[in-house]
Amino acid sequence: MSIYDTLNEQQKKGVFTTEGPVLILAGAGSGKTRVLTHRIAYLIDSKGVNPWNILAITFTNKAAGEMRERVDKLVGFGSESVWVATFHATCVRILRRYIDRIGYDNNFTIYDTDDSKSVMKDVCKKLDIDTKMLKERTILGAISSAKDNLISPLEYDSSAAGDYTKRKIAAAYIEYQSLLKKNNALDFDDIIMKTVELFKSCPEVLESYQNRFKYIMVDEYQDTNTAQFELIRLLASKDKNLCVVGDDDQSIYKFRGANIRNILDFEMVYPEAEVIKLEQNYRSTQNILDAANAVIKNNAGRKDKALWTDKGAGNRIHFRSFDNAHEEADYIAGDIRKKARERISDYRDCAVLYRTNAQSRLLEESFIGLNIPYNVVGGVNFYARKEIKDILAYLKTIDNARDDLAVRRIINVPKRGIGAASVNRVQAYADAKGISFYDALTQMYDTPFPASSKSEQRIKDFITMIRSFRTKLEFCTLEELITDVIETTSYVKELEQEGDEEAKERIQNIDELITKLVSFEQEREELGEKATLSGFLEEVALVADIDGVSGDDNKVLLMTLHSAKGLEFANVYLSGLEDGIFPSYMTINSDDASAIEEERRLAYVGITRAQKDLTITYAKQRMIRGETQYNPVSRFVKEIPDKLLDNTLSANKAGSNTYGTEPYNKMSKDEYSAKHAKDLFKSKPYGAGQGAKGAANSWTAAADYLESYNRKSEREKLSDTVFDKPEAKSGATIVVKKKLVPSKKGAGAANALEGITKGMPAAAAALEYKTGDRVRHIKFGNGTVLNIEKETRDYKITVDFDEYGNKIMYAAFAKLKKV
DNA sequence: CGTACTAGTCTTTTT
DNA sequence: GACTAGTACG
Repeated sequence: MSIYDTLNEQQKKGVFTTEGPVLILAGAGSGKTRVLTHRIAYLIDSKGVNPWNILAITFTNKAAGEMRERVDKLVGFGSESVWVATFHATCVRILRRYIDRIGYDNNFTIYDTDDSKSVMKDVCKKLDIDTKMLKERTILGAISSAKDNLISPLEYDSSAAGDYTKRKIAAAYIEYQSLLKKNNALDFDDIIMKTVELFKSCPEVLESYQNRFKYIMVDEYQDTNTAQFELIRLLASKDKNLCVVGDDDQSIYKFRGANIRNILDFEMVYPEAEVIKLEQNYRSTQNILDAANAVIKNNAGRKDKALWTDKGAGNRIHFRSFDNAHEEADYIAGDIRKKARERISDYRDCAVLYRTNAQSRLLEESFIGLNIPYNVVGGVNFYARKEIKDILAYLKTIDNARDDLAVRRIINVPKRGIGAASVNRVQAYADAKGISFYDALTQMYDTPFPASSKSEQRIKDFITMIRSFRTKLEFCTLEELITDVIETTSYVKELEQEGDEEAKERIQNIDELITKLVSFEQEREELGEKATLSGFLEEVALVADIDGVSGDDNKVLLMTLHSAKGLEFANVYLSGLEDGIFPSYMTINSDDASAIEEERRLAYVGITRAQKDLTITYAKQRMIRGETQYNPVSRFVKEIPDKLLDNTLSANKAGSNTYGTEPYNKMSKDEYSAKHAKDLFKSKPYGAGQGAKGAANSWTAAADYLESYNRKSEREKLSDTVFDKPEAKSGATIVVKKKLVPSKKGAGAANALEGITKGMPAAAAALEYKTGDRVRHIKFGNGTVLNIEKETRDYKITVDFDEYGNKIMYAAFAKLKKV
């Protein structure tokens, strides 16, 4: 009995085909990680390959960690020498050793998206680029995709001739890159691109890695971009023992530069490649797979394959539709609680997936309401929080004096009276002399002479402080250093004085950062290495949201469909399946027909996350960015045959023609939404529970629609009716007025109006609670209403919260719920 | 120099 | 609705 006996024939082929290029097309849930880990074991145990000669590359730290763990179990001795890491971590390791050969310092810092944006701001200012016409994001996006495609600033510039915008971007790219270099910093894309550059300009470095990595494996190959492809191609070009694993149907990162051709054309690049298909799925029931297959088959130009399972048909897919997103969220939370109470599933076996991060909020409210433990993956990255970035900027300043961005970030944080004027003076000096900000600071102020002014003294103090931290770095542990930084700067002390909930949260985050630093230090010590500050900063720069997710806690997971790739759950809820949300407006209206195919692959990924039960939900009405939208059922739901659903479209109210089940094409968001708003108002007045602003926005949408179709008289009627109503002093009307008057939008949809005017006074007049009632707030929990005060725009509510004490808040924003 | 308020933007997805 | 950058004012 060997460890390979449990593999199926195709999987065995993948494991035993060790020489030459191999393409493993692995459908969802077909055991690709098993194949990769067993392959590594086989190379070491049976082929006598030195673990040192094996490289396995993944996209996320989480995937790398899991692979490492499984390899350790299978291999035993020597497995720690196998190089298992993400693309970015691999490249950073190489660059730390050799980047000085292409003109950077080996202790370079890594800039995150925020950092890149501040640099770009400086660039735009310097080059006089009007950021109203050409946004920083747009420029950064263009630069990022240039780097993904290995296009240098100069190459970009020479291809830009004649195109005004492109030339501006080219100039920005050149300046941006030279600023990064001056700061001794790399952005995310540079990490890959500079490694390729290094390999191309230093053949001896490339050769040393080619000799080391005799066997290379790449996971999630469908997500590689051109730069990553080139990196792998270079590394593998000597022995060509390259095994790539992927699924073209799960390619969902085009926006990040992933090139699906890398996997589709693998056999053209490597004609001798062995192609192995894994089509048996070990994860899901046949009904779920049939649904997934039915959806994905609508895509053209994919590698032909079909998933199958020897599991039974299983339950049909649950399809539910709701009047609004609140009801949708309540249903999902309720259903999960039911499963947990009846001991059908633990919380940890449930995941709710959605298209955009913003959709998590309503779900969270419902989960809090029912006391269900949950975790949201993603959203605001821990390391992107202000307080964390501040502390890290101190550490970066101590570690790498050339990082201007970090120094400028903290020179006056916490406030120490060094203002914009001083900063600008120093920056001007630095620019004139072509030196770093910190060097300018020391040259100007680090003199033996006593300070001639208060502000000068403050700067002198700052320099002394940084210098003492640097000394400390040499003698103390990292833990002592970070505690010293926090103490000396009084960072936490200031937060304590603020004392509010937000400040408490920030302090907790800082504590968590210290914990992370301490455990980093311990880990390194256990490995017998010295924990360096640069090492910590580097690890921190390369973490992804999904990395911190573990199945240890018994909690429901909420995340985007993108984050869910690679995971599986007994119960999966796909929420917000509406044309306009998923697929998104952007892709529906895109000129590029392949955009919708990428969304469909995302749907395929979502469906195939489910092992046992898949629930798909749809809400007729949903608030997006403070704007109410009405969308039809997602076209992807319609691609699933009725017989696989427990609640078919035609039998479902949501699917009836009243709300327009036809997917729409090339229609503006407002136009579309207004059309459906009208339908909805016709059948049902605007609900009293809806916020005033929601009503107003729906009205605006309806009005916009009518305006665009020149239905002037209807619009005027709408407007007149609103202001004729004596009770129209409600918050809603005020909001409508505000929107209406400046934009001179006159009149509108009679149908829509009827519903709105009925609903609006109700919305503002009828608070569902009164003084003395118990209410619940999403953040502060339960409390008692002490006082309600009517103001012109809204109600001012005083609540005594059980845990947080007295708070005064406005009804429209607090969204208190009676309990 | 620091603060408080306002206007504008955002969101499709992220290593 | 949330956040941020920019501005006017003390």
